[in-house]
Amino acid sequence: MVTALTDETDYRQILREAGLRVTPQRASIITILSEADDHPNVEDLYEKTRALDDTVSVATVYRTMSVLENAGLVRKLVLDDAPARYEMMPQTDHDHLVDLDSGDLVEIPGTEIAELMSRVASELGYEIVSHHTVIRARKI
Amino acid sequence: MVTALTDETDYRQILREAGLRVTPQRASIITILSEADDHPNVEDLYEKTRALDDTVSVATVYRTMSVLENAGLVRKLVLDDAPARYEMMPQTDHDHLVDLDSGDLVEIPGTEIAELMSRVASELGYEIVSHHTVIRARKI
DNA sequence: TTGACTTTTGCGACTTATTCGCATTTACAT
DNA sequence: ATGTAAATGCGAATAAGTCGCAAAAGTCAA
Repeated sequence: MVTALTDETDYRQILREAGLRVTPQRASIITILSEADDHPNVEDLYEKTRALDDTVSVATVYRTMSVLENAGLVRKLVLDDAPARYEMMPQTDHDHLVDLDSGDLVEIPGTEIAELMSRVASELGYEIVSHHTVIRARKI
Repeated sequence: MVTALTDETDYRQILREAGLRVTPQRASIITILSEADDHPNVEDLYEKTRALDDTVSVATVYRTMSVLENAGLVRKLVLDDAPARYEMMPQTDHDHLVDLDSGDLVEIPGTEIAELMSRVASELGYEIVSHHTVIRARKI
């Protein structure tokens, strides 16, 4: 992974700038989440991280997700009927679609949705903090 | 409420057509939800319905919401950090914005969002079952 | 380097929204 | 009227996520 070093430096700096500490647990969890190509939930993260670093506890995974979300490093996906799932904050913005038959979470590329949200919110006099879109759909 | 009778007939018919029974509990809960101008959660619904009909239990409110959601009569709004809230399926489609300062749930009028969702989903070969958009925002 | 200070951690207990099992009741088709 | 499957109330159970606390460990200044 060529970008690993850069990413790593990034998150370390971002944490420090936010007055947060860079702990081995946070490092391990971020490594695992960065390498994940699905959208793991806390249980997934906990198990995978454990294999790499058996000092992490579930509570820390929860706390870390919350910390990283506030720091803007991680995005939380709140589903209807399943535990929350997470992804590293994407460079290329996208939204999500749940395939109801397979349960897969499919990424919707493009910024159109986000742009529309911003426009619509500003028409109401609001400034978006985050927007959360989940489409539940079936293959045609 | 002039439309009450019509609405009432509607939901009775819809329930029956779906092979579901019209029970007094369901009737009471639907009445309360129809009259609500906010987006009540189960606890709200339970308390208000109780005042009208003390035979309903919390479990029934939960079950009724689920039944009505499946029947397409009710929409469930899944928030991040609070119990789910409900509204009668709106004629005029809209989405929702959470005012982070007041906690209010603001309706976003218009069908633009829904239309974009449909388009985007069909570009990926999907047909939307439901879409769920929540914008978290602050007043400018 | 060493402390001092404060954050973070693991652990297990706790909370809270929601679901479930079961015995009883009830809507509705016949 | 009656049979039958669906719905109900109740309380117990589940599951995701949070919290309190004492111990451990980053960070910063000297």
